[in-house]
Amino acid sequence: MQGITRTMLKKERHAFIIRQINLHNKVLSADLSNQLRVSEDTVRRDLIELADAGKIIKVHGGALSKSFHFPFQHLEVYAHDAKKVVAQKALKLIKDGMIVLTGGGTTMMELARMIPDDIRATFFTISPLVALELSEHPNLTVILIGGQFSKNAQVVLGSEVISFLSDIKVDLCFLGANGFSLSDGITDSDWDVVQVKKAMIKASNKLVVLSISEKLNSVKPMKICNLNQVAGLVTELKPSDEKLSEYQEKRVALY
Amino acid sequence: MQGITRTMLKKERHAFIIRQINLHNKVLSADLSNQLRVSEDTVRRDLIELADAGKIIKVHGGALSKSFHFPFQHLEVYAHDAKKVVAQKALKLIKDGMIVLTGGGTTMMELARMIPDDIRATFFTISPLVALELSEHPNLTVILIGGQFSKNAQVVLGSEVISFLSDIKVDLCFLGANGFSLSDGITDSDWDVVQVKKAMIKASNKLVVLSISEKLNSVKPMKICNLNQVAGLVTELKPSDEKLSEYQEKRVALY
DNA sequence: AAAGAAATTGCAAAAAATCGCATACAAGGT
DNA sequence: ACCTTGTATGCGATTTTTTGCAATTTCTTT
Repeated sequence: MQGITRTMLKKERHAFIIRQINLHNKVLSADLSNQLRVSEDTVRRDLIELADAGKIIKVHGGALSKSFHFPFQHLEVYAHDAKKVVAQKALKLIKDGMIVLTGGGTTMMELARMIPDDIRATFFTISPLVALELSEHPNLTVILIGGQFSKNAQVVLGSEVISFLSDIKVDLCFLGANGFSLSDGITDSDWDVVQVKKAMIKASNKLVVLSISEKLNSVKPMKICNLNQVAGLVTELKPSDEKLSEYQEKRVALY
Repeated sequence: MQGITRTMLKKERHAFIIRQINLHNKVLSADLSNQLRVSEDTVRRDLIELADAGKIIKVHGGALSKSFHFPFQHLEVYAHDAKKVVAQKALKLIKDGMIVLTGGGTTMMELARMIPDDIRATFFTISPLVALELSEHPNLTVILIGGQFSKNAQVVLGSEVISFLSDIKVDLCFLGANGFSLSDGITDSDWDVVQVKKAMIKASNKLVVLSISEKLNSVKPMKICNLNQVAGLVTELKPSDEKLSEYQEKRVALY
C-alpha cells in the first residue's frame, strides 16, 4: 500500500480512538477498522494497548469509555472482612480535634461507618459517599471538596480539587493505595487520580496508607509518591507479619 | 441475523438492564428483549450473568433489583408519585448542551434518575446524592460543588459554596422550594440554605422551581427571592389547574 | 391435571479473539 | 552501502465467545 497506510501513526490512531470513545462512549472494532483504514487486527491491538494503559475498557466487539461504569452501589465489597479490620485499626489514629483528609474507596467507607460517635473532628474528603457516611456522626464537621465528579473513581477530581487542596494543611491523610510497593511507593493507573492524590499528600502533615495485604507489592503505571513519604501503613495483617518486615525497615509505621 | 451490525455490546446491555432495574425495581425478560433488540435467550443469559455476579436477583420471567430486598434504598419518599410527575415534566426543560445547576431533595433525585441517556449536558449540584445519581448517565458532566456538608439538608452549604457559585453562570437552575407563595416568593427556614439558594439564583439565567402542589402557598420565615425571579414552576398539576391560575397571572411559566 | 409460559439444553453458525508467521519499514551500527 | 535488530502490520488458520433456534423440561396458573 502507499502513503495512506503510513500516514496515520499509532499515536494518531490512539488519539482518534480516544476521541471517538469520548464522543460516543463506545466504539466497535469493525467501525474503527473502516474509519482508520487498517485491519481489525491492528485496531484490536490498539485497543489492547489503550486498555492496558487504563484509558478504555475493552470488551468483546469493541471498547467502552472508562466513565462507562456499572450503576450499582449495592455490590458486595471484595475482601470485606479484611477491610473492616483495616478500618478498625485506622480508627485509632484519629484523635479528638484532628483535621483529617480522606480519599474514597470501600475501606474508607468502612472506616467512616465505624467512627465512634464521641469523636470530635473535622473531615475533608473528595468522596461524596464518604461524606454522606461521615455526616451520620453527630460530632464531625464534614467538608466535601468540590470538583468534577468521576464516574469511575466515584470521587471528585480535577484542577478544582487540586487548587482547593493547595490551600489547606491537615493533620492526617488516609489514602487507599491501588499499587503499593517497596521500590515504587504508591502507584496508580489513572492520571487524574494520581494528580489529586499527590495534592492530598502535599496538603497533609502525616500520610497513612490503608491497604489490604493483597495489594502490597503491586505496581501500577503511574507514581504518586515514594515510600519515605508514607508515615504509616495499615493492613489486616499483624505488624509482626513477615510480609511487612521490609516496610518496617524503611521506617514505615505499621498498624 | 448477522446483516445487522451489532450495535450494542454486552456490557452496554448489562448496564442498561441494571439501570432499568434500578429505575423500576423490576424488569421483564420480554420487555428487555424488545428494547435491546436481541432474543429473549440472550436476555436470559445476560440476567444469569448479572445474577451470578450478585448484581440483581433473577426471578421467573425477569429480574428484581437487589436493593428491593434490602429496605435500604427503598425508604418511601413522601408523595413519591407526585414527585415523579414533577420530575418527568421538568425533564423536558433540559436541552442538549445545557449547563444546569441543581439543589437537592427527593424531587431532584427523581429527576436525576429519569434523565434519558442521550442527553448531553453539564450539571452543577450542591447535593452529593444527586451527583451520584447523575453520574449514572454516560453523557453528563457532573460538577459537585464543595463545601461544608450539612447533615440536615444533605447538601453542601456555607461560604465556600457561595463563593464558588459567584464564579459561574448557568443556563438553568432547578430549585426545590420549601415554601412557595404568591406574596412572598420562595422562602425557607434554614439560614444557610437561604444563603446558598440566593447564590444559586444569582448564578443562573433561568430559575425553575420544582414543587409538589402541597407546598404551594406556604410561607417559611426566611425569604430567598421574589416570585418575579421565578421563570417557571413545575408541579404535578396540569398547567390549567385553577390552583395555579394566580401564578400564571404573575407571568410564571407553568409546566 | 392440562394449557401455556418460562427455563434448560444441545447445537450450529457468525463474530471476534488469538496465535504464528511473513513482510515491511525504521533506526542504527559496522 | 550492507546487515542487524526491533517494531508494526497484515494474513491465514485455529480457538473461543456469542447468539439464535429448536426440542425438551420445568414451572405457574387455572
